[in-house]
Amino acid sequence: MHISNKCSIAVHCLICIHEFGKESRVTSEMLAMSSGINPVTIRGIMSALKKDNVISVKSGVGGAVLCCPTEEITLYRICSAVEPDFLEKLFGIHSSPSQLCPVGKNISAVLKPSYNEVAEALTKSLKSITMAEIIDNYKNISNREN
Amino acid sequence: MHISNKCSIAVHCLICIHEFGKESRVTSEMLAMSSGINPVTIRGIMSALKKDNVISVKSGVGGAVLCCPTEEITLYRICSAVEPDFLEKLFGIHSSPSQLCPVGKNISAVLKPSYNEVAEALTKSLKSITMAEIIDNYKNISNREN
DNA sequence: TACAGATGTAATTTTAAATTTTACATCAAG
DNA sequence: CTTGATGTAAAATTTAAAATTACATCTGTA
Repeated sequence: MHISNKCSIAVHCLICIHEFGKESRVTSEMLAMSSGINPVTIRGIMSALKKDNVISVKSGVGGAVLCCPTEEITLYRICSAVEPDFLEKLFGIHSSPSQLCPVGKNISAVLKPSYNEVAEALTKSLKSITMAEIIDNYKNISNREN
Repeated sequence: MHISNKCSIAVHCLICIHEFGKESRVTSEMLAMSSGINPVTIRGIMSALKKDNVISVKSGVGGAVLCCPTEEITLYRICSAVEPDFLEKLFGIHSSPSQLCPVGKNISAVLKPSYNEVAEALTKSLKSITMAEIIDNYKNISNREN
């Protein structure tokens, strides 16, 4: 089980936008440099965050800014935006069990309620962590270097 | 993010072993038929469960039996057995951020504490679900058909 | 108004990870 | 000592994620 890089990349972008967005225009090209991810993937992620009203991007001239308070941007919101079905994909289920075996026939139905319980716990935890905390964390860590 | 099929396959095998293990010898060949997964993968999973003392397998003649109470077999234990580093892999982090950018340089350290919090919540939830419940669930669902 | 630098997105190619397949050594009951 | 099983390594295949390529569109400015 693993959540794709997209969530981490999105957080990376949001920190950059928060930290550098006031002085300079934060473009997908710049975010690509900073993250080591190609600009098209960055734009896909930005596009998803835009649809969820987390950021807004000036079309034409470019540059992204946050459009809601960092306290309201949870990890859950970010994951949902960039990978809408991440909870369904959390646990893989083998796709072709034997329909002749009573276990094979029912395995998916048997697993789902338990997996849903876990998904709910995960959701709750992801909702409890906000960009406000993460940015605080970033500031502490990066200040320590000076 | 997603947990690989292995956990689901392991649960499938454990249900079969619990339900059919007393009357017949549950072999990897039979589990492969029931799950639709090839016998080598099954044997790999069985091997992992054996190392964790969840099951024991008669070598030579074959056949697996549970060797601990179903209440003590949690989803956490199963996941850890079949995929020891599943918690570290839960969230992917992009691997080559720019070391020249203050965000890039620190992103991994910034993300880790938050991701660990989530991993702990997940762990707790996975520990709360046991094979005893899942087998109950299986019995309810499969009886409904008759 | 045309250009320059940017976003938005589709389609294809590449890469990386997970599974399957193949192969073979080993074990134990009959 | 043969048969049916496990245990495991190595190679091949499949699948999913990311990168690349390509191009339409937008907007401030020369």
